[in-house]
Amino acid sequence: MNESENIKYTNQRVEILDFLQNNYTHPTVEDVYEGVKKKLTRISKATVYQNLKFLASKGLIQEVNIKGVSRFEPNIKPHHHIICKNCGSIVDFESKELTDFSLDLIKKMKEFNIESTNTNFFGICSKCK
Amino acid sequence: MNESENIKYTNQRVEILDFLQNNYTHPTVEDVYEGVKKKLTRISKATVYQNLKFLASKGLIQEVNIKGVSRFEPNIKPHHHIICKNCGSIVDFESKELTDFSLDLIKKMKEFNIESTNTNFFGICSKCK
DNA sequence: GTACGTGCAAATGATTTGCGTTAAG
DNA sequence: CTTAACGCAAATCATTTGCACGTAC
Repeated sequence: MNESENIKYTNQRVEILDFLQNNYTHPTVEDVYEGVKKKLTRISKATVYQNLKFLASKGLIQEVNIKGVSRFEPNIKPHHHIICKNCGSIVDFESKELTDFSLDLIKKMKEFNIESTNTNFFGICSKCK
Repeated sequence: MNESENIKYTNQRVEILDFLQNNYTHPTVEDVYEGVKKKLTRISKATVYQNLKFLASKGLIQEVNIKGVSRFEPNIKPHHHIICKNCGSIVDFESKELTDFSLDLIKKMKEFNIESTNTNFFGICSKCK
């Protein structure tokens, strides 16, 4: 039951995936568009939007929304984010320990069917301080 | 050193604060605008935007961004959110235990000066299931 | 060959800004 | 009084959509 079985791998999708898989800075749609345009000069921004959404829906990439702007990353494992309040940079923080602790805590809440959790840490990164 | 010492309490600000303090559903700017308009019929949406931002910057209310849209709440204590993936409703989840656990874990990350943390839980609420 | 994807331009929705007027302290 | 806040309309920014054309399978 592989969700990726029906994916049509167009040039645009391949390049978007390729760009993301070499980029762990959580780029915005605009960033991805600028990057992919170097190889596919005629690609439109709408295509980038559509495909980023599509690829995220297929679980090949992950979407994060930071302060109202969508960003994308190739890291599809459950993980957490450390976000610089000053420059907005994001660093992944993998901690199964934290994920498990959170999920255990929430089991008390019978009213919700919790499916996932993620923790955001806010602070100032080394560059900014 | 009270940050609220210089706040000019205009009618608009008083009504916005009053509306929020009686509303724990995490209303959007539009919601606040519609609510406050009942009392101050001539208030403009720009004023609501400006004041929600202003009040949040003064620490009197808190801003949460869910899927690209700003929402506001009177609960200014550190806390977590349970978010319904279906209808978007938000419920506060106060757990000093989780906050402390998260902050303890992150102390290893010397590169960042972490100031705060919050955890989002995603699932399906009782109404939606 | 056909359904799905693409590019372009126009539409939408959230938020911000410029500016002349108004009111809080 | 004086400065910050307001209301209004226009501007901006992120994102979505409609549609004619193109291409992966």
